[in-house]
Amino acid sequence: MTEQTTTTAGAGEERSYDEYRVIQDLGGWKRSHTCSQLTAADIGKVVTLMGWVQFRRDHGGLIFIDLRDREGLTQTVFSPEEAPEAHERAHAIRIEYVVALRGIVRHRPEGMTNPSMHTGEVEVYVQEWKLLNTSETPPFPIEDRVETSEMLRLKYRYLDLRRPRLARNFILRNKAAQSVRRYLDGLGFLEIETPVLTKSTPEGARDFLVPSRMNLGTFYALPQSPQIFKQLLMVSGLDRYFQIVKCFRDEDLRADRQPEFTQIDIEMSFPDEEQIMGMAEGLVRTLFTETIGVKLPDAFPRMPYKQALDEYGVDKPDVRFGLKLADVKDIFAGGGFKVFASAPCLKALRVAGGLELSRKEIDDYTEFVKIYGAQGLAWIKVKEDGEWQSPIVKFFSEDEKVKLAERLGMVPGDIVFFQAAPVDVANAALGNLRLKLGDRFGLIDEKAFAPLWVTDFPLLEYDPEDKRWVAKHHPFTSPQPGQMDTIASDPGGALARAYDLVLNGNEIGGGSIRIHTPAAQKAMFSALGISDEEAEEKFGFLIEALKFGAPPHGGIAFGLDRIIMLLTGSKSIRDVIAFPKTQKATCLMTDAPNLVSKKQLRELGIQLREKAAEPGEKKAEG
RNA sequence: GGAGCGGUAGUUAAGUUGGUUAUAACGCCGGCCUGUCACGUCGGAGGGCGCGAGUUCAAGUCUCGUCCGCUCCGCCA
Repeated sequence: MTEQTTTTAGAGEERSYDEYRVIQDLGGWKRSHTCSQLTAADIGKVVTLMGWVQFRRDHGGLIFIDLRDREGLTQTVFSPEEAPEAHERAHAIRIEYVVALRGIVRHRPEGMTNPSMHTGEVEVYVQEWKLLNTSETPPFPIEDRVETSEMLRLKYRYLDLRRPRLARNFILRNKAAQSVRRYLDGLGFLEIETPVLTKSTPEGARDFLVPSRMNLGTFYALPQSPQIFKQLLMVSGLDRYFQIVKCFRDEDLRADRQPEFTQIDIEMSFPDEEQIMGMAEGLVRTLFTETIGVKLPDAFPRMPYKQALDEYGVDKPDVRFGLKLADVKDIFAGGGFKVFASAPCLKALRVAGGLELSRKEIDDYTEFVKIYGAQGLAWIKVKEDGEWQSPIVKFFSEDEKVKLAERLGMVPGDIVFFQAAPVDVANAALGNLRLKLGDRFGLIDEKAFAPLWVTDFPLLEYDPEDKRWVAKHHPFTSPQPGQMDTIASDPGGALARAYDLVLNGNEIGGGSIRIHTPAAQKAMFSALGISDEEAEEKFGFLIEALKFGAPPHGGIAFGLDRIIMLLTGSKSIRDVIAFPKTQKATCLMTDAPNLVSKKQLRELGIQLREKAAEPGEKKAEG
C-alpha cells in the first residue's frame, strides 16, 4: 500500500479516522423513539435514536446516515454548518456501527421525501451523537435483497437475525404466541409446565437421551411431546391445560422439520371431537386475524382420511386447487393391456391444458415420480382435433377408451397421467405430481389459506419392518365407538377418534380423544403386541393413574413453527427458529454437538467405543 | 441408509471442447463531492477456485475419494 504514493498534488493525505472511533458510554442518554416511529407529527421535537448504521452517504459536506433497529429505518443528517463537531466526527462512521443520535426532527425539503420509507417524510438533524460500538465489516450484507449462503447465515446467525425479513418473523412469532395465550386463557386453560427430563418411551420417534450422573447407567429422555403428562393433568382435575413447549425428536431433518421444535399443546377434560375442533378452529382463526389480518372460514371443511388418499393421494391435501385423482382400475381390469390390467392399483390424473407440456417436461415428471417408487409414468394427450397421442393407447380397446374418456371427462387440450402400481406408490407418485402440476399450471392461489380437517384415521397401521401393528397416531388414542372390540380381530379396520388440521397441504396440528379407562388402554397395548409386563414397565404409571377416576379427555397439538412459517410465507422452518440446526443436526454457530472431556464422561459412567471399532468402517488402505 | 443440486475474492455470481498473469458487480480502504436515500465519482487492495489424491505437457474445468450446505426418499407413534 506504500508502493504507489498518493496520486495528484492537491489530493489530501491518506488518513485514518481512528481518533474518532473512541467508544463512548451512554452517559444517561435514553432512547426516545424507535427507528420506525417518527412522522410529520413529530416535527420540531428533539429525539434520541439508537441503533445500527444501515447505509452512509457521505457527500463531503452533508452526511446521511440511515439508522436501523428491529422496527425500521430513519434517515439522519449531519450538517457541517449546524453541528460542525458532530459532522466532522461522523466521517468515521461505518456500516453496522452502533450509535446514539440526538437531534431535531424536520420535514424533508420539498421533493426530497422518500415514499418507500415508513419514516420517509422526516429526517433527524443530528446535533450530537455517541459512538456506542464499532463493527468489523459484516461477512455478508445486512439486507434482505442479498441472498447469502445458508452456511454463512447460520454461522453468523446473530447477524442474519438483524436482517429485516428475519427480524419481522420473530416479531410476528411473538404476536402469535401472545395471541395463543390470550385466547386459551380466555377459555380457562391453564399454562402448566411439564418436565424436560423425562422417561424414554421408545414407541414412535427416536429419543434424545440424557445420561443420569446420580443414577449411573440410566438415562432420561427429552420429551417427543408432553403427551402423557398432559393426560395426567386431566386425571389431576386441572381440567384445561395448555403449554407452548419445546419437543424433541431424533429423526432426520427436512425443510419443515427440526430436532427441537415448538408445539402449542392443549388438553381438556369432558370434550368430544366437536368441542376440541371448535376450540382449535377458534384458536387458529384468532391467530390469523391478530397476526396477519386474514379471516379464515367460520367452519373449516372436513374430509375423511380415506377420501384424502383416494382423491389427493396424500393424508394432508392442499385443497387450494382441484385436480383430483381418479381410480380407473375397473375399466382396464381383465383387459388386454397387461400393465394396467394386472396393477394392484390404477389411478389417473387429468390436467386441463396439459397438451402444452413438452416431451422434456413429461420426462422430468417421469423422473420425479420415480422418487416415490414409481416405475414410469404413462400419459395420454388429447389433441385439439380430439385424437389421442400416447405411447400406450394402441393397447386399449374401444370400450376402454370410451369408458376412460367418460370417467375422466377428457376434452381436447388435456393430458392424463397414469400410475399402475401398489396403492401406496400410486398415491404418493400422483399425489405429489398433482402438487407440481398445480404449481406448473398456476392453479394455486399463493395468497389463499385453505384449512382442512382430516378425520377418521385408521387406529392402527401395519409395520412390515417390525411385522406388527403400530398406532397411527399414538397408543393413547381412542378408537371410534364400538370398535374397541374389533381391534383384535380386525386391527386394520378400526378407525380412531383422531383429527389432523391441514393448511395448504401442511399438517399444522393433530389430536385425538384419548383412552381413559385402564381396561381399554390395556386392550390397546395388547393389540400393539406390547406384553402386560412391557406395558407395565413403560406405561405403568399411566395405567395406574387411569384407575383413579380419569375423566374422559382429549386434546390437540399444533406445530407452532410450521404455523409461523405459513403466516410469514417462509420456505423453511429455519427462518422462524432463532437458532436452528443444519440438516446434519449441528449448530454452525456454536459447533454443537461437540466432544466432551474424559472427566465429564467418567462422571457419567460412559466410555466411548473406539472409532476404529465401528462396524461398517471399510475401505482401509491395507 | 439412499438420490439430486451446490461449494471460485468479504459477498453474489461468470468462467467455452482442459491452454498465457482467473472475470464482473457489490462490499472494503483512500481522494473529491452540501440533498442523498442501494448517493455519485476517481484511485487502490484483495482469491488460485472446499479438502486430498489421480489423469495430463497443462486442471477451476476430467476421474476417484472426502468434508460441508441445501432439497428429497426412507425415517418422523
